[in-house]
Amino acid sequence: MAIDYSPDKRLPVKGIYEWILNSFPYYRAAPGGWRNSVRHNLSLSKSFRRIHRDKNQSVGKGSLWCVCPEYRPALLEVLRKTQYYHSTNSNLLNNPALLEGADYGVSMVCDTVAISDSLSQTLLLSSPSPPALTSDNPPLSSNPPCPLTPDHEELVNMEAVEYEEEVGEEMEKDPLSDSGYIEFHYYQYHQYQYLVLPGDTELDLETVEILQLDAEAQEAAGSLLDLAGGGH
DNA sequence: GGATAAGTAAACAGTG
DNA sequence: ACACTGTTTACTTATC
Repeated sequence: MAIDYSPDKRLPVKGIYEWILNSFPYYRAAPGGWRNSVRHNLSLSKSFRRIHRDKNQSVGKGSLWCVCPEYRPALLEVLRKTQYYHSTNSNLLNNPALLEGADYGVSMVCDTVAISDSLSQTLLLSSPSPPALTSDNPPLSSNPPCPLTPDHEELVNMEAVEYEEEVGEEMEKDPLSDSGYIEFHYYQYHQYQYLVLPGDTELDLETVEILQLDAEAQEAAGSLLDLAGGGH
């Protein structure tokens, strides 16, 4: 994923480390063994190919790594099986709607779930109660938020937020967009948790439950980090 | 229960 | 000398 998201479709090991650290906050506090695992997998897996750097390049050491085109479908299949696929901060930052949210003080959780493929819209996923809408707390939508609860009827009635065209354009740039996957972006806005997903996505109850569990897992993970005394 | 894949730890050599 | 990179082996764990 790190390599695929890079502009040149190739990254040094250090670049892969940085992408992981930016995309998966867990690893910021994790022991360093995962770096060894990254290098181990790059060397061992036939899916990755080492590109020797030009001798004229004096910046950094080591080689660049790319994904072998012939193994790319297999890698995407792995993602498909896992049902989970986390995206980069840059992807979120490139999202105009999320940038708009950032202007309102949105703090992004930066987690995504891939399920299907299509255009995008924004849905409200989790809210203990509707936010107070003030001049410095503008609504992202005139539609009332839909709480993420075990009550499936409420979830089926989730309303779309105006969001479609800009995000659809971004999705075409997604290097994994041809994989049959799209990204679900979570981000935090006050006490709400928002979700960006394809416009014509139909969420079945099983998917909704998975998303709810994912949201709860994030909250639980955050609580554990708080207990451990670390910020997240 | 066995085969396989994935994850992790460790050692070691090469390089900047 | 040191840190980083890349390779390899061994072991554990998870999945099929």
